[in-house]
Amino acid sequence: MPNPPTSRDVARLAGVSQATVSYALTGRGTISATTRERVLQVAASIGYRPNLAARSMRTRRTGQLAVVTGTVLDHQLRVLTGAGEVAEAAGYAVRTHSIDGTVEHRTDRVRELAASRQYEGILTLVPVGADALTDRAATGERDGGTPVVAEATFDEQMRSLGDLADATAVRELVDALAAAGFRRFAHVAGPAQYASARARRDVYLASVERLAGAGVTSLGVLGGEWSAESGRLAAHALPDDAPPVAVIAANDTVAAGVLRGVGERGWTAPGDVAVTGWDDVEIGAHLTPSLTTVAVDFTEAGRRAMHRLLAVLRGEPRPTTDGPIHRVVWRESTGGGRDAGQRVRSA
Amino acid sequence: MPNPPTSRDVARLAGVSQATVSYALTGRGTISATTRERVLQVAASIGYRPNLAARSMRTRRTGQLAVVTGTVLDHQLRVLTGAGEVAEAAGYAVRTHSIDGTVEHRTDRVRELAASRQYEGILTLVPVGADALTDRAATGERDGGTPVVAEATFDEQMRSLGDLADATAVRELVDALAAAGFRRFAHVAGPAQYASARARRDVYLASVERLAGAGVTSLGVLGGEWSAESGRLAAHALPDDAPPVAVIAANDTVAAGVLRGVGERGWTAPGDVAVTGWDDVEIGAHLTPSLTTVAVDFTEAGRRAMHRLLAVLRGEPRPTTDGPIHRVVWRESTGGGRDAGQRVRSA
DNA sequence: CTGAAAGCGCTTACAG
DNA sequence: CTGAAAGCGCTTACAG
Repeated sequence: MPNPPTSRDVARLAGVSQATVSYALTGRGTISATTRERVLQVAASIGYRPNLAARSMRTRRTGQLAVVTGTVLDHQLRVLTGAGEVAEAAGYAVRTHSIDGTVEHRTDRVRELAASRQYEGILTLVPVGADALTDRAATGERDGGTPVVAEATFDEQMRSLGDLADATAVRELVDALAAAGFRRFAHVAGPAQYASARARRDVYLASVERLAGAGVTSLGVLGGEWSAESGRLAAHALPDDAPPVAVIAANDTVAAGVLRGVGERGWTAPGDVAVTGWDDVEIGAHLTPSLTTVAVDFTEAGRRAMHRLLAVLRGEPRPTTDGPIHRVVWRESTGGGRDAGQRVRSA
Repeated sequence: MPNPPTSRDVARLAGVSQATVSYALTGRGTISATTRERVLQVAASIGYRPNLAARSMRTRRTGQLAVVTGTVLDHQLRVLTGAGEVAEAAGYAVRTHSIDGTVEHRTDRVRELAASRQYEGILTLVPVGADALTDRAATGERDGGTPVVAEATFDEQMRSLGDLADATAVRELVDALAAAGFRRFAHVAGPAQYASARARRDVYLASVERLAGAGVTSLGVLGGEWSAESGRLAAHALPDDAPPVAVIAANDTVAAGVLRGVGERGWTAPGDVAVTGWDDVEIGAHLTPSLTTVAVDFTEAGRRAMHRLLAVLRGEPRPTTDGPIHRVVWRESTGGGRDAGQRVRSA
């Protein structure tokens, strides 16, 4: 098998210099349209593909970005897809690194990746220590190192940042259920190291607090894991006289556990306990009762997160956000439609 | 910021030539232990990292592998993790490409990736046309192109290949349910383009056929998608006099839909309809009834698939398989334990 | 056991 | 608008 064609081969065949070939391909330099046309045609005809390693060495750019995932949350595959799509469109190659373990371990590993000089930027979908991030300055300013941006995190004012940490839908859930007659609420939270989990808890607490005047109270924040078992145990931890109560679960898996626990206690859902989830996993729509949840456009979240990393790389300010990627989906576990609780309570 | 140190800097500081530095780092060449020690120490002290692009250009190897994923099956994130782990240990960098759409489109895209000369090998987790694969020769022989290996596929004798296409657990499900008294079975299949779906269907049909003498019959193969709705519709498509019937669903999501449909028809599970899933998604254990399923070690499947690709790259024969990565988990949807159906039928 | 030298395939000032 | 030439940072025969 002969060696793959090089730009030198293209140059020879097109009767031009290697520099001209480079100009034709990269769009840099000044070159006549006819010459470019000819070069491109010759390149295509012999199946020329630029050697990326050679280009990288010369330009002193790796053209590589890293995305850090874990194995805990399956939806990260879709976030990764969105991020990869945007990176590719911007001319970057994306490598994935799966990192699990403690926050400390993850933080160390991300630091190593940043120190490897192998990447021009790093996007992490798993929580790491804030000091490993370079995304904190909203201005997009950079020190010398490899920029590290987290999909979900908090800024200096402790406002949640990143679309997956947008928990405003929790307020919509609480408000609607309160309007439907619920006065007692509980929250089954996710792990506090996740910005998204903290944001949902914070918005839950704020929403309930805001309705205190209307007689709304919280039975507390339970759970602390992304697991169904955590939800089941939370249901068992509710006081006997809790019903009627509305339980806001951190995600669908937790909510499924709550539903199971509710059944085990001899309660009915949504009659005694209304339950909401988050993520809109497909099975949720086919549970009995079907699960009210918050649908999330994970792919779009990945796209936006990558746009934020690219903005840092270019020294541009953080892109303005494009509207919510969340949508509340009302189903049977809260009594059906948006006016759900109403029907439930009067039943 | 000064430029990152090069092997030339290391050489100068260690008082040796650049060649010696290279020998010390790569382990190639002949070099005294003391010299190697000194070079390594100097390299570490100044934080030297070899420029991978330069190395790649010189060795004419990209050191890159591609893994092709889709967005349809979330568990691919774990397969990807296992594959990446093994690739990294073998000194390769892994890039992920997410490809959805029709089989034809996916096949074309994989062909493009193979033609890009950017990768030394490609592992696809999504189904592509068999003619895009180079894995068909069990001998590991190669033509000149970039090897493309599929996680799940069929060999020349149409035997399923790849651990996720191992459907032998279906026979265990059918046998146990038959032993427990079930005589009527149905299968809700996944998309036929997936080797795993075809394998489960084939083993289902063979298992039922094998028990025909014992009066076991199949009410047919329904469905054809990895969706809960497909399962729900399949439940509705069963004849009114189907119960008692055991339904083998292609995966847990489909099974959840079957359970929902069974409820909608006024049947009970497992009393009227026993249901099994596949994948052991976390929610399954918390459904009511909790779902009997097949637990799959997806990360291990990824490791093994990557080992197969590496074997092709090295011209070695396909690695011998290391035992099953599947395990049947009996739960309430079949009546509980392995003797489940028995208790169900006598109830 | 070690060093001097060539060259992988690009891009980019620079000169014309 | 185009070409000749240098050089990015490695590895690898080859010579000693």
